[in-house]
Amino acid sequence: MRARLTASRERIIAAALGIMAEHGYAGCSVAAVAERAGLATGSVYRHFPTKADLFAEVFRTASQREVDAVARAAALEATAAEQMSAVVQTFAGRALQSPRLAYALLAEPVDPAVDAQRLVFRRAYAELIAGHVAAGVANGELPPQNPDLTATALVGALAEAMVGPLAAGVAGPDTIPALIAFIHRALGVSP
Amino acid sequence: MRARLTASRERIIAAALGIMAEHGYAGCSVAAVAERAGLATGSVYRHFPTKADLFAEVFRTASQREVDAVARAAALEATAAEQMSAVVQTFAGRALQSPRLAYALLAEPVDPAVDAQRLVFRRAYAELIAGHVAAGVANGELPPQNPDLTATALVGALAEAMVGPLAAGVAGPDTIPALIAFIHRALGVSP
DNA sequence: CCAAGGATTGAATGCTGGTTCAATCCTTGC
DNA sequence: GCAAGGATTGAACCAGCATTCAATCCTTGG
Repeated sequence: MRARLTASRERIIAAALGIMAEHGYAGCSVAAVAERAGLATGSVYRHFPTKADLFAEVFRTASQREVDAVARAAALEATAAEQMSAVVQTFAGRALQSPRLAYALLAEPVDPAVDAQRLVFRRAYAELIAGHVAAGVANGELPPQNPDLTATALVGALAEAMVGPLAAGVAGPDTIPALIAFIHRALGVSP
Repeated sequence: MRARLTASRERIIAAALGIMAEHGYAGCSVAAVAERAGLATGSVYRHFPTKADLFAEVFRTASQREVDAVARAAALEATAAEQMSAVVQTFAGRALQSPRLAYALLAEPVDPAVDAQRLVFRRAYAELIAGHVAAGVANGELPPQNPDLTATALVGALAEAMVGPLAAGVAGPDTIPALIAFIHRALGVSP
């Protein structure tokens, strides 16, 4: 029974994620999520007090997965320059793999309560990047700078640069290398 | 009569802008806009077919004003580095002057049809910046790069870096200089 | 096998806020 | 001064969708 409960909860989240990946947040009525999860509309409310709470958790889960993937990729590299290359490759590569989902997570209009979750998500990226930048500055690989501001600006640059390609569904083959070059310059990586 | 008509239209737009500057897009019900403009709710629909159309125009007007101000400031400068300093100073300065409005124009959740207008707005900034970057590359001040990608990424960086300060209502005194330094590095301005 | 307590159902409810429209009021050209 | 045509009004309407809840169905401990 306990197991069935948790399973339902998982199924709801998975269903919501699936619909987001196919039709965006716009397609995520509570009824649609319930149907895909295989239960009645009202049952969703046994697991989540409101729709916003449900999607806050959906965003949290999906975002954490992304941040983790990026963090893991960056951790394999030694220099700040390589770490940031890995961040861009992973972030952009995964986004282009599931463009609809990436758009929903990054930029699609959503309930303000869910939007707040998005700030947390971006903040997590910024902190991850800030850590690598701070280390690079500390060991002299990068010039002195405010790691937090640099990281915040880079997150914005990354997100903005992806919105066009995500809307179009594909990126030109040189988008990612060009973005890496931009970011290396912005960090002050010596050429 | 014709004059009265145009005047009403202007008053509606001004009222919408005023409410946005005070309470954000969230506070902009059609009824509230009509009341502040001094006419009945229904009369708004003599001037705009839908609320989304009204706000698309409001966004267009306000955004154009911002882009023009930035363009004017940049045009006074000679080098790409100085032009970009002027862009940041003007953009950030104006945003911090009317933080609520800036937040609404940049980031607040809005109707998708209005959101589309936002893309146009960001595109306008990107094109403005891309022009200066391309000129800088052409005359050797800046290293070779894709001016459009650089410009898009810079717009994202600028916007993201402003969201925190806008939410807080103020920016630390070194935010703008630090942002200028970041952007100079990103462009490859030689130190 | 049975009753109690909780889970599930899905149609009905309710709210919010954009949109409409019949009645009324002005303006204008004659 | 007056009729016609358009502007204005604002209360009523409506759609969409989150949320609720009384009825029903399972699970489970005895």
